[in-house]
Amino acid sequence: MIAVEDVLSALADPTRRDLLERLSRHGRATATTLAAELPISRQAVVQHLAVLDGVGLVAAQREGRERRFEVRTDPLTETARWMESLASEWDTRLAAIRRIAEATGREP
Amino acid sequence: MIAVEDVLSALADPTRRDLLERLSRHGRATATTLAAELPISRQAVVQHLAVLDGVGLVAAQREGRERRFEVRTDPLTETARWMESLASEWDTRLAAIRRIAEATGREP
DNA sequence: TTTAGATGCAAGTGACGGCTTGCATGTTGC
DNA sequence: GCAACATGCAAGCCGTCACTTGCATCTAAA
Repeated sequence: MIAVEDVLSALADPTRRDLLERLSRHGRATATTLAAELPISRQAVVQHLAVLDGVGLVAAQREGRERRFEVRTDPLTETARWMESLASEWDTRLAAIRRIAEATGREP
Repeated sequence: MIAVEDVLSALADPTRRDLLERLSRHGRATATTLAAELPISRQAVVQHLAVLDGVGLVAAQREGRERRFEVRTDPLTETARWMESLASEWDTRLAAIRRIAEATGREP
């Protein structure tokens, strides 16, 4: 199961979104390769990838002496669904409250 | 227009999600009221509400000496759609890359 | 007008997050 | 084995963020 809350904070960082975007283009890439096309150090990229891996947004696989990452979209769609259900839930709640307010008379 | 990126960081904070949840139940509430049922100060709540207001997740209206907030779901659904389109975009990209890889021969 | 309740404004503290640097460890190919 | 390249590990710097506290301001109602 994916922790939707953690996906949100993982996506909140612009550099991590950039990394995901680049990964989606490359298909698969190493931290070193990604760092080469960014203004930050390799270690910074490694740490970001660790966060993304932690929430399942990327997956790594060893290939000889290198470690390749690729994007996983499942957490994205799952989080999107979570947000939609939240929105509809709140909408129905608000509708109910407004209905009661009109029946009772305006709020003080 | 809503800045989807900012909605993400606004939602990344647990306390802000809690506030939204409570607001969706109350319908409308003041910062003081919300602070009363939370373990943090009123000012902390005010600052969180300011962030949420900044991204359109809540809206405020004056009523005499108090200021009532209510939830707005538009940024939520919009962000959800954004995430879904991202996911499908990445999926098609990855599919294309895999197709090419199989046609060309496995990657080195 | 007076006073209590609800906000608004500001400066300050503490912790966490993003980045860096330096060095150790593996792995490939000559 | 050895040199070169890709990682892994760890400590430290620094800014931002969540939260607090103290005080000024404003509004409602007696």
